[in-house]
Amino acid sequence: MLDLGFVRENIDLVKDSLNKRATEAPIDEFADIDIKRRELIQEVESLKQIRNEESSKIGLLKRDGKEEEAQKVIRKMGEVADKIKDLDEKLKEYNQRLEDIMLRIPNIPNQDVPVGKDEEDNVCVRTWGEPTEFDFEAKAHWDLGVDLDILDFERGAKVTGSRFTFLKNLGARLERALISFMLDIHTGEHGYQEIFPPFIVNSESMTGTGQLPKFEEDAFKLSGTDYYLVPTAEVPVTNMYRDEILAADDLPIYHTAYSACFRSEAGSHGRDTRGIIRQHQFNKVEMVKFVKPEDSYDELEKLVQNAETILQRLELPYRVVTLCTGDLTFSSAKTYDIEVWLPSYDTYREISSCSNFEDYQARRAGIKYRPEPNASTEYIHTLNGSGLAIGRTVAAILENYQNEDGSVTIPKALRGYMGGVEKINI
RNA sequence: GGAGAGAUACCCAAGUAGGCUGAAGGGGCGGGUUUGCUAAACCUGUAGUAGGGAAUUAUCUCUAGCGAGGGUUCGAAUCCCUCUCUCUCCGCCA
Repeated sequence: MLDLGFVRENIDLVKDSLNKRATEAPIDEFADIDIKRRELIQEVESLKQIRNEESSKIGLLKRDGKEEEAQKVIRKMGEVADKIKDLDEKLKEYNQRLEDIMLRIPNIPNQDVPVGKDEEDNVCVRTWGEPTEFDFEAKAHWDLGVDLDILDFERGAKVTGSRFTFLKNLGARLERALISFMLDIHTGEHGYQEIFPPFIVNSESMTGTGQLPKFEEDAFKLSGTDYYLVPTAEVPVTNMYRDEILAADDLPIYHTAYSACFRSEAGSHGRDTRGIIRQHQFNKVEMVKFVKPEDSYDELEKLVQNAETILQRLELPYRVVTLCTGDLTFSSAKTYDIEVWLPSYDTYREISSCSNFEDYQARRAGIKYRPEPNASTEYIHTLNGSGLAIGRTVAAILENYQNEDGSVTIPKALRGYMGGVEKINI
């Protein structure tokens, strides 16, 4: 959420940001609602001031035994009370409308985010490694997985539905190995504290990080409850500190968390229907940071490097791109995507997304810190990034490490986590 | 699921015959005095916040706020209702 006063004073800048993002928000209503709301506030608050003053007079009159005079004031105040009740109800409607508008305005992109329409306009920052080349006909991971008996799409579809898959044998083991591998590096080498979060959160948490109210259709809601399956560990982990004032000495806070992630994938019917690139349920190791505002852009660079480290250890070729304004997610001020080389797609595909939300999520979620003792509180900055999406990492390993005989070599860094297995054979 | 108890500021905690209590008292934290330093003692300041208004960058003022949301009332931390969470005991259970 943006600051109310900021939006009021910079309405053109906000509109410009919406244009650059190629998105919409009910911004035209803002000025009208904002003005009417403030008029109402003035009216009702001056009445409340009168009520407060007169009511304490009634108390004094009664204490002095001047019952008749007290009754006179009480009668008069009865009308005022009715009027207040009436205005308060109206004001409540305006407040809710204004809050809804505010919650639907996306973050302002940072100045150095390239302006662009869609992913075509993202800017490549660097590449690492070379796209893998084969001197035989390479298979896609969905064929490799079935042939190796480690992925079972048909039974996934039978037991649940499309975009659900069983992992079997060394495939299941590989999934588990990657989770441990990544968590160990982030905790052991990058200074993150490990968290195992709830996989179900309430609507307040979903609002805090920006999934609600605008993207309700992307989430799985538990029927008859206020609960949602987490679309990413970002939601529970960022909301851990919702409505809290953090000690300045405790910052920065780095958390890393494994979670399953659940996404309805509304609006992406027909995309990535084969394989495990786009599933309703997938695993992810996430990194979340809570930092002082002045440090957040340095922290973003470090965050990306932390994610890159994983790919480098796995020796998977990738590139880093800066998302342009049109491709930027709702809450983010700046995002780097890391894209891994996927031979079956003959291109790079997103495997990590690292974002600086500045104070946007912190304002929504009420996460503050006190810079100096007795100073007033300020919103902290939040960041998060995948480190990495496990399913896509499995796909990348299968495809990039495949051999001519249909076997898949296990990356060296992972063998200790695979019980020494060096190769998955048919 | 059953039976109790509770939720007050950064933390602990007092406060029910509703009325100058937005809240006693501690602790912590900030400032100060004493002191060669530390420790200690004493003095003192501590709703932070959100939203209005006036002024303007120094401030002043109002409204809200005692878990959340309703209700009663001229007036609610205090009375009534609903909900959430925490704790204790019982039952059940991975």
